[in-house]
Order: sequence, then structure tokens, then C-alpha cells
Amino acid sequence: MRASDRAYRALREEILDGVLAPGAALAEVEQANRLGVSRTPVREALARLEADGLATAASPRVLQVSELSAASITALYELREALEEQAARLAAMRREPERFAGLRSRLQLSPGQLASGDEGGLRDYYETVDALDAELDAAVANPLLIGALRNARLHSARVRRLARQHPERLRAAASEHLLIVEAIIAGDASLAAHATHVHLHMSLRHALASIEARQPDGHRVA
Amino acid sequence: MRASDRAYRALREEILDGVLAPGAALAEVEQANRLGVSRTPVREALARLEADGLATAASPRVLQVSELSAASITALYELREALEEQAARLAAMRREPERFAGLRSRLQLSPGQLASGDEGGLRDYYETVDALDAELDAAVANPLLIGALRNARLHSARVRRLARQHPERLRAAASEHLLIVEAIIAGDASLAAHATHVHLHMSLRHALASIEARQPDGHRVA
DNA sequence: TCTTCCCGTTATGTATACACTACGTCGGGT
DNA sequence: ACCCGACGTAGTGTATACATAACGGGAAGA
Repeated sequence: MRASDRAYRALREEILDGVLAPGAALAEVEQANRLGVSRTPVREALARLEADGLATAASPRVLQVSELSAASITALYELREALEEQAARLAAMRREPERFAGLRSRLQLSPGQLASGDEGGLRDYYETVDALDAELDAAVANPLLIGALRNARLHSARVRRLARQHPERLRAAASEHLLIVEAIIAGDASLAAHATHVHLHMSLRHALASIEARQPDGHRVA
Repeated sequence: MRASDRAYRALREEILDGVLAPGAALAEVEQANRLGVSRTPVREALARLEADGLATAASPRVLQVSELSAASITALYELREALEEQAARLAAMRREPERFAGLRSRLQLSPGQLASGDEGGLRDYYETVDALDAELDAAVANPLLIGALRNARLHSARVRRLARQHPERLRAAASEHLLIVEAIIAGDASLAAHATHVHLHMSLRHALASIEARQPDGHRVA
């Protein structure tokens, strides 16, 4: 694999996991030494991170890990609302129910798996959600929309790892996802979009409450 | 200005204008020689173009100007629908009518200016549309959404320059824009979104008809 | 004659040297 | 004591040399 890809993935993973905290400086030489590659691939990786919105140019000379505030999370959900409702709507309109049949079965089992409380059930649920994303991408068959969705998912992953997920929330999310999938299978574009809206609304409420509980002072997270 | 920025803008402009036709190869050394800079800034420019979706990696070694087919134009409008309806909705919800008052006046004058048939009126209309975009950005105040919108506008500009604009279509577009602005000023988020949907629908119909008329064989444009 | 393998060419991928600019700091002046 | 300016430093911006891998052509074998 190319060194620039490795550098990009390494830095991205560290940003998503919070190892590189919001506001942390991303200097070329420093990261090059740390990652064991030269400045050239690091430079490319940093440019990609900036394009992703995971890094922000604070000044002409300093690049920082993007902040993650309640405001930016709300902004993310405004974008997700636009993109994911459209994706659900289009997926329903494409009329490929067989593509989502397996997901329906998996999502029907999810509440039970999550109730068991073991780690495996949780990992399995996340895999199911990833599979749903993949099937949505395949169904909408729209490179531009998929690209925008992928970028939004990047930020979503960052929020997800910041906001601890309670089992009850995950079970609710699974049933919300199930409704979306059933609407798509039924070819009901309107319901698919509205169910997505509901899901995002609940998810945002939970995320904001979760980080509020963790950081009563909003500025600490800012 | 940085050489990488100049290279990026030069290449982007050439792609949007069709000087670099869809499918044209974008080789580092060739473009570096042509633009009079070294490979390094060209490399950065090409990476940005690929991130924008204006260039596509056909194989691990060759980067090409992205194709512009009826399918990709339809896909672009599916994305614009998602983003611009949301932007209009949010702009209406932000309740900053004074921000759009000037635009309303300008759009009310546009049909007359476009009717006069001179070049100045047309250029003035495009400036008004750009100003509308800028005010929308300022009103939604959402960096992620703005980023996605900017990218969509890039592709829109490419389509616009491909599809010749008839004066009658431009006058209709101006009145569609006026309705959107009035809805935003009135704080009617639903109307703003629906008016945007209508505008995009009409715009897509015109764009597809226009390129169909120019290239009866759909594959020529592909 | 077609297919396949090998080699040369040419492109990209990476490292590094050099140039330049922005920022901080120190000194002098007011 | 505060402010302004100049200098040094550190980091990015660019160019280029080298490494590497993919693609095409040609030759040999089936």
C-alpha cells in the first residue's frame, strides 16, 4: 500500500478515536517523523484530511484537528438529514427489494442480540448498520451522493465514539433502522425519508444529551 | 499566490469550460510542463480535482477528466435536490429576512434586464445568482453543508456551460429564484424547499433537453 | 497466426534539498 | 513601561533526484 494512504488512514483513525484531540496541531515534519515516512505522503494525507473537514487551517501556516462542538454536531445532522433522507427516498424508488431482504432479517434479530449484553452482539449490530450503508450506496447508484454520504459518515463515526451508546438507545436505533428498511422494501419513498428523519432526530437528541452529560461545560468539548 | 493554487484553478477552469474534455488524460509531467510549475504543486492540484469529482482515476496510473453524461447530470441534480432544499429550508428557518431583501429587488428586475437581450443583463443576472448562493451560505451558517453545496455548484457550473441557456429559460429561472427568496424572507421553510425542488426540476429538464438537442447520440456526451 | 512472456520505457510514488514566508523574540526608541 | 521594527528561526512551498511499478511492444514458442 502507498505510504500516503497509510499516513492518511493512521491520522484519520487517530482523529476519529480522539487520540488526536480537537485543536491538536498537525505539523508535517512532526507527523512525518512519527509515522516514519517523508513529508511528501504526509502532506498529501493532511490535504485529504482538510478536504474531509477533519482538519481545519487555523492560519496559513497551522493545520489543526477540527473542533467537535454541539454546534458542529447539529450542523452535521443538518447535512445528514439532507443526504440520508434523499438516499432513503431514492433507494425506495429504485425498487430493488431483494437487496434489502437480508438486512430486514438481521435487523429483526438485533434487539435480541443487543439485549444479551455481550460484546459480540454489539459488534454484529454495527456490522449490520455498515451493511445497510453499503446497500444504500449500491441502491442509489449515485457517485456524487455516495461521496457526500461517505464524508458525512466519517464525521458521524467521530461523534459516535465520543457519545457513549446506551443499550436502550441502540435497540431503539435498530427498530428505527428496521422501519427504514421495510419502507424501502415496500417502495414507499415518502415513508423511507420520514423514517430516516425520525431516526436522525432521535440520534441527534441522544448524541447531544450524551456529550452534555459528559461535559457539562459545553466549551470543554468545543 | 501558491503555485499549487494556480495549478488547481487553471485546471479546474479548463475542465469547467470544456477545454479539457471529459476523458482527457491528466498526467503530472505533462501538466507541470504546460503550466510551468514542478510536479509537486500539480500533484496537489490533481488530488484536489479528484476529491472534487472533476477528475476520476480510470486505473491506478491514469487520471482522467470526469465524464459528463445524462446519467451523471441526473445524479448531480439528485444531490442538489438534497442539499439545496435543505439549504433553502434552513435559510427560511434562520429568520434573517433583511439579508435577502436586496436580492428580492434585484431578482424582480432580472426579467426586464434579460429581455433587453444585451450581454450586460445576462452577466448581471449571473452575479445575482452568485450573490444568492453567497447569502444562502451565510444564512445556513453550516460549514459542512456549505462545503457540500460548493462542490455541487462546481459541477453545476460545468453543466451550465455545456447546456446553452435560452433567454426564456433564464427569465423563468429568475422568477423561480424570486419565489425561493420570497419564501425565505417570509420564513416559510416548506415553501422555500418546495420552490427549490420546482426550480431544480425545471432546470434539469432544460439541461437534459439542451444536451440532447446538441448531441442526439447520447454516447457522444458520455 | 495467436498467445504469452520478457524487457524497456514511462509514468507515478517517495525522499530530500533548497527557497521563502510568517511568526516570535529581542532590542531600541519614545 | 509600552510600542515599533528588525532579525532569527522554524515551518511550509517548491523543485528535483531517485525508486518503483505498470503498461506497451516485441520476440519466441505453440
